[in-house]
Formats: sequence, structure tokens, C-alpha cells
Amino acid sequence: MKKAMNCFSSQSTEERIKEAARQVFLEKGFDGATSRDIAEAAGINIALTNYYFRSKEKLFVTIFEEITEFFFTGMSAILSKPISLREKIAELIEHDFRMLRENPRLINFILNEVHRNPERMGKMIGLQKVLHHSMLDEQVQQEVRQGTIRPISSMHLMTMMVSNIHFLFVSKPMTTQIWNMTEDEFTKFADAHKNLVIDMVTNYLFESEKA
Amino acid sequence: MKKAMNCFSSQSTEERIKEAARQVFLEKGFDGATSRDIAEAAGINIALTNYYFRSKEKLFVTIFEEITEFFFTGMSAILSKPISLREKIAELIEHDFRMLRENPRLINFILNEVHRNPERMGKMIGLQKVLHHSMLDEQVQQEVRQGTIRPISSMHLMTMMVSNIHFLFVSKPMTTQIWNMTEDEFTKFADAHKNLVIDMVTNYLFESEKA
DNA sequence: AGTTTTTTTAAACAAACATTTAAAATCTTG
DNA sequence: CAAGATTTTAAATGTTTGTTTAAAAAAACT
Repeated sequence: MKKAMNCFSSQSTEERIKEAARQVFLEKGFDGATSRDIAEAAGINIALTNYYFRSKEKLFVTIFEEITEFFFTGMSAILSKPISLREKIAELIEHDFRMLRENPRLINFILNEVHRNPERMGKMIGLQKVLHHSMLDEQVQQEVRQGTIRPISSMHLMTMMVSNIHFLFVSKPMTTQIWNMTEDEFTKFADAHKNLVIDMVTNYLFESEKA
Repeated sequence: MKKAMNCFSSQSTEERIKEAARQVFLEKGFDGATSRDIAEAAGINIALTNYYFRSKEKLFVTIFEEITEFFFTGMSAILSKPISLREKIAELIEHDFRMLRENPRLINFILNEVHRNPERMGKMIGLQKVLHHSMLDEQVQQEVRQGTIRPISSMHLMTMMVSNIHFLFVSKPMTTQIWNMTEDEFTKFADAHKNLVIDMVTNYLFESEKA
């Protein structure tokens, strides 16, 4: 009654549209992407995007929420892990690095669309915010009290970790253009930088340990 | 023969259009901005944008080049200063921070438009690249040879400094939204983070000095 | 002054856009 | 197979886009 099968495609039409929309929106943003772009990428008629999703806007919201959930879920899981702060820092950086290496346009997309419509982020963060902050904050402040790390807020620590990794990919188009890098050269540079960042952040944080 | 004076505006019409275009393009990007947006912001007839600049594209290129030049010039000047590496790091970070605090949309704009049209960056960087790299690279490698700083390439050092400051503003809409920050709270947080970054980078780099 | 050039305007232009319609094609089910 | 529901299509919708036109207004010049 509901589901129909396509002759020459393993995916449902709805899923094909979403996958095409994901790709096109990630690449061009909401303003830069057209309904025809998406239809063409999905190999379907233009009217179908409005048959399955009622509008370009609604289709966008659907995939935006999926993408932001994907973006935050992995981070959130690591922040909740029962591991040492040192391990947690390394794992979070490694995770974000892997995620963005596979999806370089992810942050640009999210950051741009949040700027275009800040309220959109409102619903998403209800749980995310609580999880993120409390879990890490408790652990950080405990270590601060014990004197094992410098006095620092979890917000600054989080910003430090995230900035150094995320900006690598936010600025990838400019970096590769300015330094005339190939894709491989960038990958190598980024990987080396990631290790450097782990080193720098942990060294800075746990500096009071040595001496 | 050439110049005409406006009755009720101190600026020339051409300059008013450029100023409006600067504001609208920075806020919405090329795709999100319309000719009517710009005309309205400038308080002029729509046809005038095409009378002074031949097209939306040409107007965009004009202000894009001005903006990128503004963006790079200050950095370049500091990188060429005859000061110690330690001073140079602090000055560069302070400069970028000030510049982006006054123009928070600057990097988003440049990064997005470079991604949309990578060739556009080509002309700009001819001199910039040379300046940037050689000036800093020489100084860094000398300090490395002297053992005063960790072994590091100027590219990684540059990336470290820039990432930590620039991402603060790239992610400003998301940060303020997620942590429910007011403009003032963000300003304070960003300022504290900037100082933390200077501390972290210099501590990491010059670590071999103490002990 | 009057004439020419420059600037500004209202109106219209074609192209691109998101969206809708109505009919055709396909699948589902009794 | 045949009736009904679902999916897909081609075509057209009205709106917004960037751009042009032709006339009006202002300024410059002799």
C-alpha cells in the first residue's frame, strides 16, 4: 500500500532525493543550491522533490537535522566515555579529524546555515548542550582541583580542541589554493597538524605535572 | 566633466553602492545577496548598480578584492616586522583578533567565496604568499636551529595561530546560540580565549627554554 | 542663456526560480 | 485481470532574479 519499488535502483526514491540533497546542499549551501540541481543529482523529475518533501525549505530542514545530529552524536559519545581526560582529549580530536576528513564540507555547511537561521539550532541542542558541558566540565574541574591540569574552564578547553581541528577543514579551500597543495599534500599536512595539536593541547594542559 | 556632487550625501554614489555591497555581501554571501538588497541598503535605484558596475558579478569582484587585500595586508605587515618571534606571535594574534572582532563575518565571507570560486584567490596571493612564507619561515627555522623553539615548520605555526583565533569568529553564531550568550558575554569569552591562545602557543613553542 | 553630457529613475525585459497541476505510468490489491 | 491507489512525468504556474531601456532630472560646459 505504501512502499513502491524502483525497477533500476536499490534505494527508494525518497532516499535518493535525500542523498542528492545532502550532497548538493553540503556543496553549495541552501542559497546556492537549486531544486533542479538536486533533482538532476538524484536523476529524477523536479516535481518529485515537492511530492515527497513539500518544499525546498522542508527538504533542507530534514537533511540539516540529520547532518547536525550526525555531527554531534559522535562527539557526545566520546565526551561521555568513562576514560581519563588525557585519553578523552586525544579521542575527541582523533574522532573529529576522521569525521571531517571524510566530510570536509560538514562544518562550513553547519556554520553557514546556523548563521543564516540561528533559531534552527535551538531544538537540536536541548540535550546536546547538557551532555557536552556537564560531562566534560565535571571531569575538567575535578582535575583542576587536584592540580593535575592548569585552571581552565571546559568551554575554553573545548574551544581549543575544536578550533584547531575544525579550522583545518573550514579553511581547506584557501589553504590548498594558497600553498598550491594537491589533495594528498593537504591530507598529509592535516594529519601532521592533528598530531601536533594533540601534543600541544595536552602539553599545555598537563604542564604542571612535569618539572 | 566627470565628477558630480550629490545634494544630500557626502559620499559619491559609487562609494555608497560599494559600501552597501560590502555590508550585504559580507552578511549574506554572493548567492544570498540580491541586487535589490544592495540597492535598498544604498538607498538608490536598482539600475544604478549596473550603471556604475556592469553586473552583480563585477561589483562583487571589486569588493571581494578590496576585502581580501584588507584582510591580508595587516597580517603581512606584522610578519615582516623586525621583532622577535615571541613578539611576532603575540602581535599577529592580537592583530587578527582585533580585526575580526570589528569584522566578525570577514573570514566566513572569504572562505566561502574562495570555495565557490577557487581561481579567484589566484591573483591575490602572488605577493602575499611569498611575503608570508619567506619572512616567517626564515625566522622560525633560525630559532629551530638555535634550539630556542621546538622543531616546527612555519606553516604549522601559522596554522596554529590562525586556527585558534579565526575559528572563534567563524563559529560565533553557533557558539552564541549553543551557550545562550549575549554579545557582551561572547566578547569577554573571546578575549579571554585569545589570551589563553597566546599563552598556549608560546608556551608550547618555547618549552625547551625552561627546565 | 542654451546645449551637451552625465546621472537617476520608472518600467520592462528575459531567464531562472520554486512550486503546482493534471494526466500518464506504475504498482497494489481484491 | 481489472479497479484503485500510488508514483512519475511534462507542462505551466506565478514569483524573483539580474539586467536593460528609454525617458526624465541634474550637472557641466560654452
